[in-house]
Amino acid sequence: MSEKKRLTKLPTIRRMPMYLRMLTKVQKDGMEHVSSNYLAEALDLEAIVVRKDLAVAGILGKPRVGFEVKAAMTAIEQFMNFNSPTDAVLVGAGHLGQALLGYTGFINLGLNIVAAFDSDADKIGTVHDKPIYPLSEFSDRCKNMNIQIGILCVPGRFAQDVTDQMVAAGLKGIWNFTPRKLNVPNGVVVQREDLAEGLAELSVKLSRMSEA
Amino acid sequence: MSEKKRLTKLPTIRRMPMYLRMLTKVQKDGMEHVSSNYLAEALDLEAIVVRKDLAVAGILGKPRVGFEVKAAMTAIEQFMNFNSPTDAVLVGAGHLGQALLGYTGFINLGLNIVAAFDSDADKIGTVHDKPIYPLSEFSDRCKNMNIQIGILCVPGRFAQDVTDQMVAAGLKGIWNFTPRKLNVPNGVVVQREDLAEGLAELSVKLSRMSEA
DNA sequence: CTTTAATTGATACTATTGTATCGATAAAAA
DNA sequence: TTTTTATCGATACAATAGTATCAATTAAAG
Repeated sequence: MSEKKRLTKLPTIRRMPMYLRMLTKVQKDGMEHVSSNYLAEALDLEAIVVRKDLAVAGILGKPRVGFEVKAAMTAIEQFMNFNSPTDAVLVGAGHLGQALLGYTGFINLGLNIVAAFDSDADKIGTVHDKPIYPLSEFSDRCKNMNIQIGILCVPGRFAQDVTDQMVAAGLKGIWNFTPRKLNVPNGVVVQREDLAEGLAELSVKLSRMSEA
Repeated sequence: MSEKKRLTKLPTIRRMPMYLRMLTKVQKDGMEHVSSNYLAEALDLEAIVVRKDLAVAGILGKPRVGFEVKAAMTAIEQFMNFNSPTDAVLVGAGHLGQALLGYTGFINLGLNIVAAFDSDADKIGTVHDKPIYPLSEFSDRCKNMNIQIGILCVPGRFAQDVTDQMVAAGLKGIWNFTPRKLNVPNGVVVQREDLAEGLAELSVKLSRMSEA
């Protein structure tokens, strides 16, 4: 409580993947420099937000030319630790789980899904080149591979049970796609992903639109 | 610009589905009243946040007993317009699309997915009791059914094209699961859903954890 | 070489969101 | 009936996030 660490604010953190994606695109298009204005336009943000966010990642622009694309990309990658991927496993190979297994973009964000687990014998095999193992092998395999992150895509009623297995297997972060609160000990981080939130937001935006 | 309408803040809106889910559970457990403290504990929030959010939805609690569960549920449903569902269609019946088609919870949040569309002939048929039509029939069917909301689950490179079709068919809201910015005319609302944001947040929380 | 225009980044400001405090209220206990 | 206690809700406060302004800088144009 004595000294307050100055942390980068969360919205900035959450925008970093956007910037990286757009910089990648811009680079593919052959641009070597890009202005905050251009990025803002392309990403539906304010230019000043872009400048401040890039400043946080340690990126300096040049007046009249903007930011060097390549330098900005590596700065973001270093700042966010996207370069040294963390190994992850996924539990629950239903449609959502398989969709996540199929995403190719995660590796660029430092996430390497090495395997999935499911309690349904029919699911055992391979999806998108990733092995799917029986859930019974979860603990042993995770410990062997020194997995850090677990992605939770099981039906809600199994959420806490699988969470407990993840904690027991030494995982430090859980990306939770179920609508349940997870009980975890100190030292384990949970990131909720609740689609209902976005839907609620869309609903009110729509009704506000028709009122106005 | 003359008078500023006082709008409910977005975080409150986004928490409403959580409350509704928890109230439903609590009701199923036979409780008739629930305190802000109980809800806060169960949802990992502060009690005062719960009280303020419920107050926004017009729910009054009683000292010493808390909030009436049934009344709170109907208040939220009315406030959020969850009672009169809006018809929606989904485009892109890949894994993610099928996962969304299978969610049973959306109807409680006022979203009724009536059909899906895909350009792949192999996908035509039925998934989770929902018909999947060829994309070529999109416009006609949407107009006939007076669809309001489109759920976009196609690969990024098709995002803008399908968006244009949605706009042309008169849809007013687009729930965008692609990582692309969509260009839409005034009067059409876009809600982005970018998993990378949550992943970025999880990453930094993890690294902060190991530093501390 | 001088002027112009585009763009950054520092500073200050505003708005939004969350938190703490505490008196008021109503149920339960004495 | 009176006292106690849990809980709400009003008010004030603090932290976070976003926005506006503008001098400083640098490339390009004149």
